[in-house]
Amino acid sequence: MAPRLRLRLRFDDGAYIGPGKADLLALIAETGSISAAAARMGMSYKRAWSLVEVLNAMFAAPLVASVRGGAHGGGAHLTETGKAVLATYGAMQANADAAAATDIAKLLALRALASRTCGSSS
Amino acid sequence: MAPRLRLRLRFDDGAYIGPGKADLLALIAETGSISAAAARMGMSYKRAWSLVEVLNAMFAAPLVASVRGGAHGGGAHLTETGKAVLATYGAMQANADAAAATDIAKLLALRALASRTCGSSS
DNA sequence: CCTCGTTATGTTTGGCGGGAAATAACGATG
DNA sequence: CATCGTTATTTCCCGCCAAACATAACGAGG
Repeated sequence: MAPRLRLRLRFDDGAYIGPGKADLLALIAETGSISAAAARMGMSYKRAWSLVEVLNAMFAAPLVASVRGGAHGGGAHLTETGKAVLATYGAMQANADAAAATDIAKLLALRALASRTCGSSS
Repeated sequence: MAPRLRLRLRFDDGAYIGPGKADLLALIAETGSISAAAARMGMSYKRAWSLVEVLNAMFAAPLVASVRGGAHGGGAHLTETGKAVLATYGAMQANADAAAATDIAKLLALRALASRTCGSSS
């Protein structure tokens, strides 16, 4: 099942990183291109680029390094910082999801009662 | 410091519960009124009410029971299901936050380097 | 030097979510 | 039966985000 717990980490200055930016980072790492990653996520290039701009500005060093022009027009790849952020975000998500599993199950149960509406009243 | 990790739990049908709805539930429980809770959160009554409507529809039973008219005009309170959802969400948040603490610290460190301009690479 | 694909950036437009305000329903209480 | 404060619901309007479109810069390589 798709990852159901979505995490957004908010920093004290209002900047935040969430699933959208994390997925974008992962796709940039995979495709080596901002435009290709944007296409994969079904978003416009401009939006993807603006997210990259924000990401690059909110950490100590840029997360994405891009090259303009050249053999195939250019490309983009993750810096060491970018890889570290992506990996850490993934780990955080996994850890949080595991820790919340029982509570998620409880909430799911509170919801599931609805589907049972057949015949048996409470 | 304010809780920095925000959780949004997405169900398979697209419905979700996040910090906003959870806070609203808590304030309704505390104030006994939708309008008072809305005022506390700095949102319009209409928005609060629509959130309550969504919350009531997305679980097996309504989370908020409201009374119209009467001595003081009416009011609202959490049902047993509502209390359970609120408590479980709070527990989930606490558990997830604890589990993610070390990763959060890592990300914070990746950000803080900006202030420290420290040269030592990994 | 021309092509090509990508990054980088500006401008415009449209949709839609939310806010504000107005209104109705409601029911204990005096 | 008038009052009162809250819930419930509609309508209108505006601001903002983002999509769409347009364009420039860039640089390896044929």
